[in-house]
Amino acid sequence: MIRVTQQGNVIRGILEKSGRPLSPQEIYGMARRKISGLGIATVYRNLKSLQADGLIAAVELPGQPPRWEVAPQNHHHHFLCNSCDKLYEIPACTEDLRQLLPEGYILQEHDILLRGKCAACVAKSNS
Amino acid sequence: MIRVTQQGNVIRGILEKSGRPLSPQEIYGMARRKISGLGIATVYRNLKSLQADGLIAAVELPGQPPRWEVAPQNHHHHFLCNSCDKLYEIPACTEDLRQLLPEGYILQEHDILLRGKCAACVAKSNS
DNA sequence: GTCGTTGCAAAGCGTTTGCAGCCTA
DNA sequence: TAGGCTGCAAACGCTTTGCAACGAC
Repeated sequence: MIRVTQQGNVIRGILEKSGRPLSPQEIYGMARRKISGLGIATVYRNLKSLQADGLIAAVELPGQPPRWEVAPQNHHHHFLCNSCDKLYEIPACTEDLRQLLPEGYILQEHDILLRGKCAACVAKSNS
Repeated sequence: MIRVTQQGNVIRGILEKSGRPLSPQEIYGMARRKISGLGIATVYRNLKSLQADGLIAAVELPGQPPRWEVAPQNHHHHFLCNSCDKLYEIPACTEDLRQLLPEGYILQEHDILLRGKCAACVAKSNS
């Protein structure tokens, strides 16, 4: 039987309120403000069990620890800002990936990560 | 001054002869057959210095340690086989990524990773 | 002989696990 | 009260670093 705990509620709440995927460290920092004695292991354990329940999903990034988002409704990709290192959701996808494949290969999934400067950082550097 | 060593030559040779990006462990295993006392730290150090010289490049994969390939001539992407876990080069790219961006965002780079079954594994499962 | 490179072992870093105590149901 | 959950500390896997010995020049 799964129990409702303060720690679990806070961690889930942080992910639901954040509009973008968060790293375990970001979540840990935010959750610590509400539960002072919180351990990092509890964050990881809660993330794993929320994932097992299908409530959240890991966003794996090349060369970085994964970030976590509430379970997505639609197929989408992500944009990583080179300036502020924040990750944003891109609710669109491109169609013509299958034509890139060599003969005989079967395409099952694909990851797309766009990188650049987010609107907030563009605005900052123009000011 | 950079010195020519047996270890460096073997590691570079392995990457040049392999037609696909290799993980440090794969490289270590192959190199150990030629230099029995080789240490894993030497593999990492050589990969880093070959990268600094621009001779090889790291291929960062989501949720996995990076693999290494000889420095690419052209922009390209990769295909990861879900069956044999080998990574292949895809010498093509799709054009219409910029249109996926929200307003105000600037696109600088992009990563695309295709996943599925490579031709060799498709052939194997049909036999 | 100099000093860049090596192998080993120890240290890092992010993540996971063992365990006794806590707290939800 | 039972047993899932927590915090702590130790363990983990991959990678990096310190250091004395080695070997290319």
